[in-house]
Amino acid sequence: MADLIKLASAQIRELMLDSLGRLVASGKAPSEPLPDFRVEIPADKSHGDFAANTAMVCAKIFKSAPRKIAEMICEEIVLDGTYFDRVEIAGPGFINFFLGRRWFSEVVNTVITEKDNYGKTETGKGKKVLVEFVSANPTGPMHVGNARGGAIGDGLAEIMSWAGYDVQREFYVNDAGNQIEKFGKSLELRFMQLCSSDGKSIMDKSSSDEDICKAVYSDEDMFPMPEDAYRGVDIIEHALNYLKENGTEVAESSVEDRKKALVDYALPKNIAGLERDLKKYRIVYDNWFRESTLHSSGDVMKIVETLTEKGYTYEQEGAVWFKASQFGADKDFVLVRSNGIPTYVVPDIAYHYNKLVTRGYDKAIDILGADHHGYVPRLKAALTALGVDAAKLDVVLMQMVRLMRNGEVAKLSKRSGKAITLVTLLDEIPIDAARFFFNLREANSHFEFDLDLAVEQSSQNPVYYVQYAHARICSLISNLAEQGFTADKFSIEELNILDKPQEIELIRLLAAMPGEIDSAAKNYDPAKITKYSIDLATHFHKFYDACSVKNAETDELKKARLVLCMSVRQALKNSLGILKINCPEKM
RNA sequence: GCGCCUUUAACUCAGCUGGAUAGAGUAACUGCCUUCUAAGCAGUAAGCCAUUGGUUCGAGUCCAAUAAGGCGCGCCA
Repeated sequence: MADLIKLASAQIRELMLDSLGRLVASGKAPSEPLPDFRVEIPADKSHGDFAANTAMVCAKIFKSAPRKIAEMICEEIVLDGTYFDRVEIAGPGFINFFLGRRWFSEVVNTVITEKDNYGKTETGKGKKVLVEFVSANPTGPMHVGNARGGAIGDGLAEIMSWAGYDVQREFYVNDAGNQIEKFGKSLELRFMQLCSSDGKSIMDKSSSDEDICKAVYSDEDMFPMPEDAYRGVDIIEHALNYLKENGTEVAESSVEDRKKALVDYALPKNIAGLERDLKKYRIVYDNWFRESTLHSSGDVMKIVETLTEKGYTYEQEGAVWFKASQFGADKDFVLVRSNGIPTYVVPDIAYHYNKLVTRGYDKAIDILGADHHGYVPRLKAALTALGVDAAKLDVVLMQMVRLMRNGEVAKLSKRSGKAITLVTLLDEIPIDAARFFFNLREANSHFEFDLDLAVEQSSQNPVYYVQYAHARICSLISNLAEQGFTADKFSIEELNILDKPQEIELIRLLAAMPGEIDSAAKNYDPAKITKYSIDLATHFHKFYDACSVKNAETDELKKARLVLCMSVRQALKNSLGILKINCPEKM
């Protein structure tokens, strides 16, 4: 798990502290506590591989010009035994360091030896993280927002795992509460519609189930549905299937019994459907956590009781309110309605309490749509009131996905039944493209999804660009192998021959992978990895064009370049693997 | 009215905790296949980083105000 960039910059830090120490000891520098300086990678390569701003931040204390301080420091620097072979003072007083050849060879060697583990770090070692994402209502199909959440959540979970965290993926199943009530009501209505004389005549006339559903769905006058009902075709399908399997017997029972029978029939099917569809999207959860378990265990009501015991609730107009404004939220909110039924927030509080306290996760990460942002401070306020460190809950807010068709906005409408679902989306565009595309931008940016472009499998889609780089390397390696040329064994010294700018840049980028993983994990931003893979592909293509492997001037160079190609293939495979995107060997 | 997010090239977006001359991809234009995959590469052109103040050695980056757009603010979830 070596991070050569980290190692090199740690060396610089040490060199700086040593030099400053000697300056202080010899009385050339004041013995005051030194300000913190930074070692960074300059954008312009002529400024060296690393730069330290030590001299600049010391200007005040030294009461001297940064460049003068830099000269004093540089006189004390001893580079022997480090990765560097040159130091330079430049600009306003930067101290620039230039890497020696050995570092580059070690990078390539590290990628090869660490193989499928190259890029992993130990940043999160010993920390348990729970990533909850999608958590779509089991009352209907998943929409495009869920598709984005799925790609981001799954990518993030994988990244956290690569950064050394102990990660679990979880889907919170809302199998209780008001939306299930509405689900039952809608199913019941559709069922009774089918049992009515109009429904029966449609069933007699129609040849297929699809026709029946369409006819019932489109006949708004004959089968009016209340405003708040779920109006998707899938509801009719469930009712129809129930009817076919169980007959009309339940029509004679009470409305409540009918609702229960239909929910018990349809809900497991829906949940299984979610699992199946997400699996197709290459998402497999460690745990499907059911909201209903929080109700049956009494955890939900215990939240209200505990908050009340602590004196954080009050009654108003028959409802129980939580004094959220005392804990940083914008306003108080209702926990228990005047009808005695808790609002949706209470099970959510219980759920997060369960994550952080009962199950003891160090971090709970939720991927939520940005329309939930107002709810986050409330949830955190409740956790704080319960004595839980609310900072352990991090929420990644996703801005809305805007679907574009023919240059116009195609509005999402879950209830109209006309929404583009996750499933239909994946029928239209390759899964590789979807997963890559949804991770192209950070979660917090408004996302414009051009359906026409995504549907058309054109080379404009950057995922092809990256996959193409991988396929090119594979074909190159196998071509050479056919000629009996391989590089299964090599020494680090043999790689020192790589010194073309394109080779150097490529290696620099290989070295950056562990840092990219850490950065993506820290910022909860999987888009950094897609960008990294594009960057890697770009630099490989440049190298490919400028440096022939097959026709290298010498066999030594040919071998070194082949090793470089092998390491790039590995890094590409690892970064696309994090996003669960395939690496074709031929295209 | 209050709160959150966004505003960088014609379009879609990067720019990590402030650092040296602002970066990609599309689209436009010009070149490069008798040589490892041209789904590629090289080059040209394109920007008052929304506006105005402030903080400091130094601001696209931090702070304040303004403008435009998106989203929230329910005894819905």
